[in-house]
Amino acid sequence: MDRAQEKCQSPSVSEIRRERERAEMVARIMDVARDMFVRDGYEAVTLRKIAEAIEYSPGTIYQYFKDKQALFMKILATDYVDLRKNLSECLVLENPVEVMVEMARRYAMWGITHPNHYRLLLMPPQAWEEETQDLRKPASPTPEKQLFLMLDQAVKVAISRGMLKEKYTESAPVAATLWAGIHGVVMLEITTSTEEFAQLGGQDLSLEKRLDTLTGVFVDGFLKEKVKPRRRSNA
Amino acid sequence: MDRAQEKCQSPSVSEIRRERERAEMVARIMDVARDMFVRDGYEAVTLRKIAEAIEYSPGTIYQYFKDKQALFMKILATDYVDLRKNLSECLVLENPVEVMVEMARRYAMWGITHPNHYRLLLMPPQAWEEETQDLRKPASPTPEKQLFLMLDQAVKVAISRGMLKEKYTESAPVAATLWAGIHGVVMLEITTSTEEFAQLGGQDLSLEKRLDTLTGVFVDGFLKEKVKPRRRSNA
DNA sequence: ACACAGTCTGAACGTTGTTCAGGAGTCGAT
DNA sequence: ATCGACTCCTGAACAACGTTCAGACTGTGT
Repeated sequence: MDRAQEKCQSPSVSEIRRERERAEMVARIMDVARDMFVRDGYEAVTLRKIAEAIEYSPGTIYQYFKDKQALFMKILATDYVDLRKNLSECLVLENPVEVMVEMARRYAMWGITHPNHYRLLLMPPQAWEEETQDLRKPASPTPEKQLFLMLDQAVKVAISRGMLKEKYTESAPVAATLWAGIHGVVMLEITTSTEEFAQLGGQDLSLEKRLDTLTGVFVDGFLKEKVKPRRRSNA
Repeated sequence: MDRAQEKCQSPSVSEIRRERERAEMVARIMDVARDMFVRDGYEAVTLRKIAEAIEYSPGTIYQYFKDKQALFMKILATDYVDLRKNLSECLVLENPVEVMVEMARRYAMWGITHPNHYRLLLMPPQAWEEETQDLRKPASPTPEKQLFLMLDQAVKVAISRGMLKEKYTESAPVAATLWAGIHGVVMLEITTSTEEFAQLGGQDLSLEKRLDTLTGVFVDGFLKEKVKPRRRSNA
């Protein structure tokens, strides 16, 4: 259903203009909708409200997106590219431990600044299972899995350098545990009103503290004693 | 709005019968609805379907529950009592480490066998925030927080016995980290189709493996070296 | 000038949660 | 036995949702 080269001819002047206007319209809808989704969450955002915000009739949106879910998934996919790029920058660090710590920090920050995106990326309403896969499969594995594979890669490096305790010979369980830990911290930060825990008798339960504790215990738990103090270039 | 002692008289025979029938009706609705919620999830369950299942008209349900959300929260609260009781049994164990490990195991099992309950208990649609609190506040802290306090209690015991590394002087961050880790494992098990990870080159990524890895790294990371091997009665 | 393709509208459909006037039955008192 | 009061239940209705579609409108290419 490509709009461009449907009839095997070079596009005329006005054709490329329409194409551009179409892209602008798509961008406009996505921008407006993104703000609403991030602020109010998926269910609270109405197609009629979006239509009102862009000053068009509800039906118009369906000319640019299959349905509400497709619109949201498109926004999700776009923003997810940022996260992936953001995280992949960590891979240049020499020390795989630093890679993991920095990735955890960035991942957590992204999740907390995009709570509704995070929510729906990692916790889609279970009715979506099939359709989200349609949207995910083509773009290689799966968003979550890509993150997992990044972590897995760092863990593999750490194993090959003999930094992990001997009992950890497989990378996948270690990576899965790291991911679950970060995921749990982010989820709890997003879902539970944090001030609930503040009244724990003056103990520090800030997000930073919890992330530090998590990464600390992972470092202590997975790494050999000797490599625990931070070292720069290890190659 | 209590039905019973509204008029300050001793209830007559037929009044207590109606009271009982009312309770039976409530139980019947909850039983039917619970099955549907557990199987299909919150959004997929329709009040009209529930009404059809109990062979009444949709409006009838509103005589027993304020609305759909109240019905679900009531079911949630009921089932949550089971979890709490289940977990509190762990507190009788002598060794606080065993307490934490066993609690983690039971918690994870409950979450995985009640995925939709778990989902909505710890990840309510954000529009609920206010109303869920209305339903939670009266029953002392909060469901999640109660679990957290159980963990915190075990951690406090461990600290007082000098089992944790010296740097962990506060119980709350440790308990929060433990909880986040378990929560993450459960979440990922519930939300991501597990078989996605199975193709990791024959590595074991079963739920048991991930739970073992998690508890293992927590034991290694939080505990002093000397107390790591399992000991029975430590008192 | 004409036909055609793309764009937008506004009404409509089917579902959803929820409300409400009213019918039907039951209980206690007269 | 009869009457009022009370509770229960129904079925239609309402508003709002996502979604569809026939048709008006606009501009382009011939």
